[in-house]
Amino acid sequence: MLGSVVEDYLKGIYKLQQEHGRVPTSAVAQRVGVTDASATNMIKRLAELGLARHHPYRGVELTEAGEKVALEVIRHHRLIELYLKEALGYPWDQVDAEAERLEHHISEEFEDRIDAALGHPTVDPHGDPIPSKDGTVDDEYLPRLTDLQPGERAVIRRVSDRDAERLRYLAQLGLYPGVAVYLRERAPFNGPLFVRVGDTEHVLGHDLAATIGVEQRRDAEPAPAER
Amino acid sequence: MLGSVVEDYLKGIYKLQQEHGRVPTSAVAQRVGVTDASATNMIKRLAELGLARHHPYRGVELTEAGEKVALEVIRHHRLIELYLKEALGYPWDQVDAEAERLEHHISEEFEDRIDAALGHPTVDPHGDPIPSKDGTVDDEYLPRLTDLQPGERAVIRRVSDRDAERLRYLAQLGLYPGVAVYLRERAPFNGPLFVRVGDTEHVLGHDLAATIGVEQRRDAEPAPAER
DNA sequence: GGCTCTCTTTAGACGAGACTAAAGCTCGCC
DNA sequence: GGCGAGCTTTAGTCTCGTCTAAAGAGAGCC
Ligand SMILES: [Mn+2]
Ligand SMILES: [Mn+2]
Ligand SMILES: [Mn+2]
Ligand SMILES: [Mn+2]
Repeated sequence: MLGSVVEDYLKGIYKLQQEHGRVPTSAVAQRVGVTDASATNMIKRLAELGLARHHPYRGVELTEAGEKVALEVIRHHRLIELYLKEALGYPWDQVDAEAERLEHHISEEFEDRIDAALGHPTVDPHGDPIPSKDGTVDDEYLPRLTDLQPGERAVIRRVSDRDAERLRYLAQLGLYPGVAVYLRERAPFNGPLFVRVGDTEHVLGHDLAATIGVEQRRDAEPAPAER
Repeated sequence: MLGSVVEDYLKGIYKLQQEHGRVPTSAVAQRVGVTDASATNMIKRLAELGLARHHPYRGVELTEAGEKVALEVIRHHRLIELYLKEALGYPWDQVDAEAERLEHHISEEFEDRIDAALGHPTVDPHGDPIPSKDGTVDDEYLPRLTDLQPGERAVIRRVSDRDAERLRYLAQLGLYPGVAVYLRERAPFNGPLFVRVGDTEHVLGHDLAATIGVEQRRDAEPAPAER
């Protein structure tokens, strides 16, 4: 068994390298919430364990083995998040903190049972894909709300779960995965977006809108809300 | 926050002192699964934290503060055990191992939600009482199956959860809390007991029967006359 | 080609917990 | 009342993961 600290490093490195390939030490440190020296230290340990390759002075990348562990942890995390919401009624801005700890301490048995209880789900409450048990994820890039043109319709597919405050705000506005939206207008120079949800219109700042992944709806009639 | 190791020591000491008052170092060590030296070490640390009183060469006892923590952990443990069984369908011989880890990593929020989902239960799957949130337990001594006389009836109230193997055996025999039993006969000199459950009769070794807590039923129909 | 700023790594230390080996108490037994 | 057996405690190490301070690499700029 690998210790929850190691698991969190692997998860952090995995997510960072999804976006930018090889990951600088300082990025790992920042992600995990630790000094650069501590990150260097752990990176060397991961390399010794065969979980990462360390390229001194130019970052880390996970090995196959490291990625596999990272995906297992992410699977745990997202299954737990969904379970907390669906089975225990957690609000979606609280599931991440709880899952962050539990992900390291559940058994395969527990994983399998909540997976079954949820009907073998494929996405978590924020729309993040749940890796399969054999370690594959379908994590393709989604267009953002900011990629839409005025007059276009879309369905929200994914929101960032990095900030509970923001999740609470989005929930208040009714902006969850599965919800159909219509972009009425957008101000120029990365200004705010005017977005309709049902029959109310919200004004969203550009940065916030850029964190919302959507699936475009080209058909004219209003897309049926999926939830 | 106290670290799961400290919590397990406190829980262990609490259970030992329930039975025998002040607890010898070696008993703590054995319970926690650690050498005597390690136990001494931790006991001193607990004393410094104000959680225990160390009487060198003559054992430990918990302070009020230590007992409070122990009871919180035990509450977590037993709620989790029951939740695993009731909500996720775990067999009762597997709940202890899972709860042993999770008990240290759930939030108060989680505790409250599973408590509510279970309808504020008072006993766990093995019949052990669940401490209340304010730190009180109703843990009175129950007579054992071995305290019954031939011809007496009783209801099983509690079994020991220390051994998964034994739990599996008891489950196979249908001997759970809540089940009514009838002691037909017992062999002398701590010999086996002949116990009826429903309309089948089982032969139980004395040691096994001594781990089963029962509530006597005096109101039942008079024992078959034996003259 | 060299300087300098920034990022990264090394060095040294610390706390939590564990272990082994050795020394120190207790207590029962003679 | 003294001895030895068996607990218990001390002493010294180890691993994991963290930190601060100092030293080392790299890359852009002159
Ligand atoms: Mn985590
Ligand atoms: Mn998520
Ligand atoms: Mn435990
Ligand atoms: Mn139990």
